[in-house]
Amino acid sequence: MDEGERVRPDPGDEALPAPEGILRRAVTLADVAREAQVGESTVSRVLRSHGSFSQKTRSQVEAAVARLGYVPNRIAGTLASTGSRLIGIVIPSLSNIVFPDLLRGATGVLEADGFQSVIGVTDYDQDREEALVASLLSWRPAGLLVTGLEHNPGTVRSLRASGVRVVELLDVDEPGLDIVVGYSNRAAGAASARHLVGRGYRRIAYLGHDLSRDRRAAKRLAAFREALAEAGLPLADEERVPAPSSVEAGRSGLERLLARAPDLDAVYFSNDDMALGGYFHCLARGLSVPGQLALFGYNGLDVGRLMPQPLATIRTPRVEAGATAARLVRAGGPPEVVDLGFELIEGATA
Amino acid sequence: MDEGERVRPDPGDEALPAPEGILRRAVTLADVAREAQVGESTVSRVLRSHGSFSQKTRSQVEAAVARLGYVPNRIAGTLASTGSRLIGIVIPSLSNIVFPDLLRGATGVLEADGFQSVIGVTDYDQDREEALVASLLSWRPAGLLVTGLEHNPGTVRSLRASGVRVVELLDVDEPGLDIVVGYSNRAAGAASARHLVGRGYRRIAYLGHDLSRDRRAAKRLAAFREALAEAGLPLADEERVPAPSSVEAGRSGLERLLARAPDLDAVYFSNDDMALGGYFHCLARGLSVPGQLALFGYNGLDVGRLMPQPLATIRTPRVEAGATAARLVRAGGPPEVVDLGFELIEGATA
DNA sequence: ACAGCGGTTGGCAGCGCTGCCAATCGGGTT
DNA sequence: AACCCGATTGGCAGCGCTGCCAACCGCTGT
Repeated sequence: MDEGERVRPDPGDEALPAPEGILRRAVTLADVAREAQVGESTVSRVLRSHGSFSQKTRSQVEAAVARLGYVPNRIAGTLASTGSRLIGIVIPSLSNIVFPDLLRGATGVLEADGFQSVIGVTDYDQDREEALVASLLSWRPAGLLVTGLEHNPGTVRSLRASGVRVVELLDVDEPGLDIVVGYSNRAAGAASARHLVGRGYRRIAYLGHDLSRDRRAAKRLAAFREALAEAGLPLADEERVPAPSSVEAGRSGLERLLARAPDLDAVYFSNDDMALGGYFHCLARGLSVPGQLALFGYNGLDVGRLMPQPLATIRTPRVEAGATAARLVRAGGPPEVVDLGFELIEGATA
Repeated sequence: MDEGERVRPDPGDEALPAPEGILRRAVTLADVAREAQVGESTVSRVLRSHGSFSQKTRSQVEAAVARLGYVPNRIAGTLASTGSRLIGIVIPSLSNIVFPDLLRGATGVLEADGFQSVIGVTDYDQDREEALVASLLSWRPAGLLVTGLEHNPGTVRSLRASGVRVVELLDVDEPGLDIVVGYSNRAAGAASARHLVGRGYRRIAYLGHDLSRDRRAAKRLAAFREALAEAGLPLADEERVPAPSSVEAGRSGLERLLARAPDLDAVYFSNDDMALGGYFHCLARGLSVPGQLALFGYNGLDVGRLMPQPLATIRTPRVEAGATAARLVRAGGPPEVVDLGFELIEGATA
């Protein structure tokens, strides 16, 4: 299919659509009404397929629209009506594939329903989040998707005061403001610990990234530690790379961790990116996995499934969470918590 | 205080911050003006720090804003003024980290300047792109960032007619509509071929994804093939996975390719994800890299740099491209082409 | 005392579209 | 023939904010 034809170098511009003056007034609904010989409200009704009008009117209007190249102005439409067909989405980062996945799930549903997504990236900074939320609210969105359950008091205040529907994502371990869609990070951390313990590992360490900003990772670790304690085990060691999670941090972090504690038998990583880095370190050093060292991640990224030995991890339904949130944010129901659960993938690294 | 004010279905609750009723009328600029005992235009001026006003007025207004919890309505503001502080961004996918990287570069710059990004995902479908562009234009954005140089005639028409600034991204191999920011995919493909040839590889195959949709990957391959031809070499073999690029496709694709042509000495992948999958296949099969098989990718993802043997690839400045585009889309200059170039990373797999 | 001035301020007409309401149209009824 | 009813249609008042312009204020200079 080579439909992808190019229509570029177009020196001779179109005949009808007015001389290329950037100053020319944009075509408005009134222009279309005049051209189609009908009233403005009729044009509006036809374009939105709302209310009643004859088939004849419809064609007149459509012809006029095509002739003038009319593009509705949703800014004006939104101001005049109520709902805005805009959904604000606030995520902490775009570097970790988890959030693009979330976006993917959400935009898929939203675009299908004629909604547009306005995004904001907080960089895991709650003050930035507060500013972004305020900024997004000024567009009077039909709803807002935000990541996590922890927010500044100011953020909560604006969210509450705005009256817009809010969906908080990827965590269900605390009470939410309105709708909550995600899975339990605490349960995931605990399940990971029990799995490792069940497999017989005893000297288990943690390798994570900057948890002061990533509260969900912090919850996983807390629950992981508690579950180990229940099994009578301590967390053998702990290494935190003071940076966002990355393959790099996982690789260099594991090197440091092992230099300090060579007798570990398993490492729990803050997520799959980190774990992949750790796996690469093992490969590079010739450490057998899981014989000499077992690895356990979090998120269930595709890449983990395809490593020579599939990564032991927990698959989180991120895309589904985005899609579910997109669906619920426009629903009229009462506040609710949707726990999508997660799946422990045994893999071959632990 | 009923000085001939607006008549609205306001159930008589004029208490200050109003009881948490979702139905209560939103606070408007007029409310702030009344509260601050000044005119509406004065409030507007203060809030935008535009025009002149006394320090005393400023504090009165700020106090009123805080007291009422006023959130400006940018929909109304945009309609009344001209520019919209919204930038539309159209990308083909969110599954390939390349596009989140692009978004990251763009949103970083835009948010710092008080702009908001509205995104659309085409899923590599030019009809969807056309619909998205039309939809985004209806928000009267201050500018549009789109990926690639190939568009439907209809897309080009709306873009032209809209008069908004457009930046086309990630490719500079064809003429653009307005501003173009990216790098030459053709040059990258050719450089990759010359590198492999220079290293002495002779039986070089290609392993790619669905090129009918990804025109940039198709250009790289075309140039790669031409460069091989210049060196008097044919493309030894070619495998196309009829799906989007992924680690999975790279791994399974390489398996098929090698089953068919076991005597290859190098494989050029459509990108790093594919190459990583290929690398995993080699590891799993115990094939020595690059001894038995050399691998070459495209994009220069972090993960490639951290593999036990760094991946030979081409690093593309994606984040910079997004940032540059975000900067230029609001500039008033003439159309231009910004070629950010790329960097060949020798790595250790080829 | 009066015109002149820069700094402030308020009034108000839109921006382009939608929602409401009244007017009109075309038959079908009695 | 008078009347009724649902389907269509147009007019127009806003939606909340900005831009323009006239008005005002307190001083200066003459």
